[in-house]
Amino acid sequence: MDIDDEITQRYDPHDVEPEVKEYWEDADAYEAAKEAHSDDPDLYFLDGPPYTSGQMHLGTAWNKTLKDAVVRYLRMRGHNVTDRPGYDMHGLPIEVKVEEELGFENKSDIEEYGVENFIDECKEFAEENLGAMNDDFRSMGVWMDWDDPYRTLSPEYMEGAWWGFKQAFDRGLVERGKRVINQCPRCETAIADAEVEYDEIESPSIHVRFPLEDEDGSLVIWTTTPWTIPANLYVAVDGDAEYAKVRATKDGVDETLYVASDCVEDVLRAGRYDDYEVVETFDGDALVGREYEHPLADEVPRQRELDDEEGVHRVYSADFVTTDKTGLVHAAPGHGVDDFEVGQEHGLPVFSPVGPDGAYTDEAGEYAGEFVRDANPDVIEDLRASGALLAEGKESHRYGHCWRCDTPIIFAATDQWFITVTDVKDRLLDEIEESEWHPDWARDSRFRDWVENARDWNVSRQRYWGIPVPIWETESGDRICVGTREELAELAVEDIDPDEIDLHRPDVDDVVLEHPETGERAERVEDIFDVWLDSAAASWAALDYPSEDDAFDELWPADLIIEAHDQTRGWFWSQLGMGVSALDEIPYKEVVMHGHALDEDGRKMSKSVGNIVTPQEAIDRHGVDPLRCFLLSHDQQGDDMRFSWDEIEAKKRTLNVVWNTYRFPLPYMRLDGFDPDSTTVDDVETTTVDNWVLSRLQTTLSRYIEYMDGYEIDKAQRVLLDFMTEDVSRFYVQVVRPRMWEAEDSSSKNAAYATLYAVLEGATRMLAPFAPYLAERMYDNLGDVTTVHALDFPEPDESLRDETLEERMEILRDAEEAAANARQQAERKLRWPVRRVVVAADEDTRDALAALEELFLDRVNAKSLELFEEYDELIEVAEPQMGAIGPEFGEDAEKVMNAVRGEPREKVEGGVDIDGEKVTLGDDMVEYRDETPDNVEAAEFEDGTVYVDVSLDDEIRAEGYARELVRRVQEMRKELDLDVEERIRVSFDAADELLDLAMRERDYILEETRADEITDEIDADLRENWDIEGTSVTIAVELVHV
RNA sequence: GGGCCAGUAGCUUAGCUAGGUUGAGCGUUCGGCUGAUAACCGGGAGGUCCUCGGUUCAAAUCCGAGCUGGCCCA
Repeated sequence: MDIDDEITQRYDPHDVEPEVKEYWEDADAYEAAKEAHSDDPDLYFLDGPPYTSGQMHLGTAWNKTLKDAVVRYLRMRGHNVTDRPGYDMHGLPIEVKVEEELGFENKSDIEEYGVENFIDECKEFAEENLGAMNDDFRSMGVWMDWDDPYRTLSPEYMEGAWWGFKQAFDRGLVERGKRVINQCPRCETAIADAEVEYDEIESPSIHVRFPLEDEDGSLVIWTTTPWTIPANLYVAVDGDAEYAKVRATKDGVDETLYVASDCVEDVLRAGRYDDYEVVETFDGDALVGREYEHPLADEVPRQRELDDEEGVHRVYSADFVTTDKTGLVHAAPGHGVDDFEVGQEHGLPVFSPVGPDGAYTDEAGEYAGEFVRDANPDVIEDLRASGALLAEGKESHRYGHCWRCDTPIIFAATDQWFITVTDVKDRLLDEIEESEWHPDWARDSRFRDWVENARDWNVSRQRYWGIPVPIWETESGDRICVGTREELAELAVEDIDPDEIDLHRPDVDDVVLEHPETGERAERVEDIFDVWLDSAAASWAALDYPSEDDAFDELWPADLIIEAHDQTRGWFWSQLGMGVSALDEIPYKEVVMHGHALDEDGRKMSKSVGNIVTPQEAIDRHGVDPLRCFLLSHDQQGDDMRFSWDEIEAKKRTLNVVWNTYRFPLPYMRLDGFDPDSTTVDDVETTTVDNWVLSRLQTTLSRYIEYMDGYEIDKAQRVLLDFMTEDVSRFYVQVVRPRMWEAEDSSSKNAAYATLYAVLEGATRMLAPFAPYLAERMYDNLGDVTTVHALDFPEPDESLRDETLEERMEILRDAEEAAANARQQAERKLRWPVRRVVVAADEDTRDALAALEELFLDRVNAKSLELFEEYDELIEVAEPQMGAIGPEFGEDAEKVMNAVRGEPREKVEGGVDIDGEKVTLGDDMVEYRDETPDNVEAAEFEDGTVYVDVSLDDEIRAEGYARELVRRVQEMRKELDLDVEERIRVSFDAADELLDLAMRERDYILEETRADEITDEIDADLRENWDIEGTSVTIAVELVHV
């Protein structure tokens, strides 16, 4: 290798990063890194596909950065890591964007425009976004296989989804049936639970009387969705709660009402009754089985027919009932999930007189054709007219909206395709045990909770842009599920080229199959898949299975996935559901779950709040590596991250320290032609401090690996950066600096070179996963492999570790800090030597300092070190206690005080002299405290106390003045812009003894300033006046031309 | 309404699993160094460890209740 690069003054990511980027491209560095580990054991990392409807935001930037850091690390630890990125490219959100662009309002606009054209637009939109997102991720320095991402719209991928679905179908887990689903009336399709967003809205809030059949009185129900009353089929109560029969009076008229006991007062107040009386109370179970008359039977004739059916318009007990409004819940199995399930238990029909567009059907009688939410006032009016309305108001509450078009959703029972994951719930719960999660509570508390409550998965959508449901039905109701393109071609009536056919609508809609057994013609069902099913198949579809099977056979299931905590309901779940349904196995082994990026106030970033920070802004201001390191500096396991400009800035500063540490020795190494290959730490005589920093390097590496292996990226980063700043920059480099300008053949200098080289090389590897650009730039000057990312992490070298030395150095640094503190109190700067430093401490501490005495003296600039258990030169000084002295001495008290204050103990105890009289003081009149002698200052550290004796003598003055002069000459050299090598002559002129003393150190001055002589005969290139400790000194410097 | 996670200095956070004087970085202020110098280093000030209650000789840490924020669900 050559250390020959010019290093810019400061660390500027905007210089480093483009340069490295270009180098990576020229040198095919990414390919080289992969190649270097291609023979290592396989590790299947699976990238969760981001959705191609927008651009990279801070959350996805964090996600990809974390993945990248982990992948780079795993490679360097010896794994052949799969890194194919993915994109989720189908689905309603893209349809909605395209509809917006084209100015469409509903599905008929699409049909008019032509499904094929619409699909083309969607495809183009998705492709465009993919390109932009690819660029975004690249710009974050993420190394994945950007040239060949898996795309959910590719034929291979779509086939993978079909194949998975067919496995589930063959295992009897696919069902068509009525279920209550979230329906977006604008998009006219079912939407997933995951696609419902909850916002606050205001709805009517009504109390309604449901008159009992064959007896006096009414059940009182409460609802915020009056439009569901036309579909009401039963009323639910809490069987265990207490209910009351109430006689209520209003305007002189009595009536009987049934409500939960907890609710009596509220309900009666809402109904503005004048008076009431609780006639009797009973368990909810006592109400079960009572029948009532539907209050809108006149408006909805169908309700009369339904009334004849067994069990309809009756009271049931259900555990979803709470007693906070009336304790009686109006239930419409066609419009509520709970209502549906309890209805099914009791064999009730499903009545859902609402179309996909949210308009009532003919079955809704008088309401037919009206949009349900618009019908609310009519329903209320009709209830009022018939006397059923007991109270009316408004209520603000959270209500589900379509996540893309923001329309309030409705619940409706429609025919859908389901994967009946509830049939395999035990397997799902067993299989999650087979996966390891970081943090572990993500699995055991959060994910398990979700899986336990999971319902059958509605996978069908009544839309266009998606993977078509691969089911064909014959007229007699037989179903064919197609798993591959090959199979499709075999079963198709017409000739189809399996390599050519586009599996999207509308092409596939036209394919007619022939039933292999009956020979009957079969037509495809119109639905497409829920987009969550697409990504659910990723673990095999990203390997192009089933069209290719080598990779699948070797790699499946995925070893590792890394996503944010919102994926509990998303990809973590959908993959599990699909994997178990299709292959009876969880498709991933290890999960890292990270958090969300919040704004500086800890709120979520959103367009409407306007608090979004884009990764690009951050990169523009501070560079990629500082942003990456910032993103990776928070807890990566489950915790959210608050964005902070200051922190990125701080991170850049820390990286700058690393940069300076790296660039500091380079000019010297270059000058001396240092060759790290021939001069390693094994070839040189290392000193104690060299051994120490090499030991620290190994300790750091070992802790780094431990943290990285547990995906505690933040802690690994901290260990590394602490080492680089605290140990290397703040200590080792400071200690080792003088060795850099020793004579050319100095073995101590070579040892420092070899040591620093080893430290920098090791640290650069550790830095590579976090700050890939900076690490590459540094490595460029340190090593000769194409890229630092192709290297390995060696196991820590235990033979280089010396724990005792590390502990002792820790003590030395503490003591040094205390000494600096004491100096500061004594106002004696470090440039001036001190005669003596005394440390009082326990034996271990003394041993440590004794072992490192030379280094310690050098660090604190002291002539000698003395070590004691206790420092016996402290003086006990008297403090008069006026509370006792005052009463005793009266008007002489002040004299006594002055005579005592600040005197040493033995003098006071011998009696003090007051106006020529010897006075003895009682014990209560004086207290003593320890004080250091003159010229000694003390400072404590964790293991003891440091005493610094700053007494001056001529020798110390001579050295101090000499160093003061040297420093000024250095400053002048710099002003003259002299090279380190250039020789000078120098003259000093001062009135005082200063020069006489300083000249005792003449040789030192000559050496340090690179001066040939000190002389008065000088042709000065620069002459300046200085003030040194109050003395005026004139210094002149002349450059010696060779 | 339920589940999970978080709340420590002005800001970002460590410590919490295994209870024993809250530790750092940024900012601020005072100082040092001056051959890494538009760099670097040290000292000081700054904390009701979200609140209340409990367990304990002892609680930031364990337990309970509540408040605030985030995610997930109803």
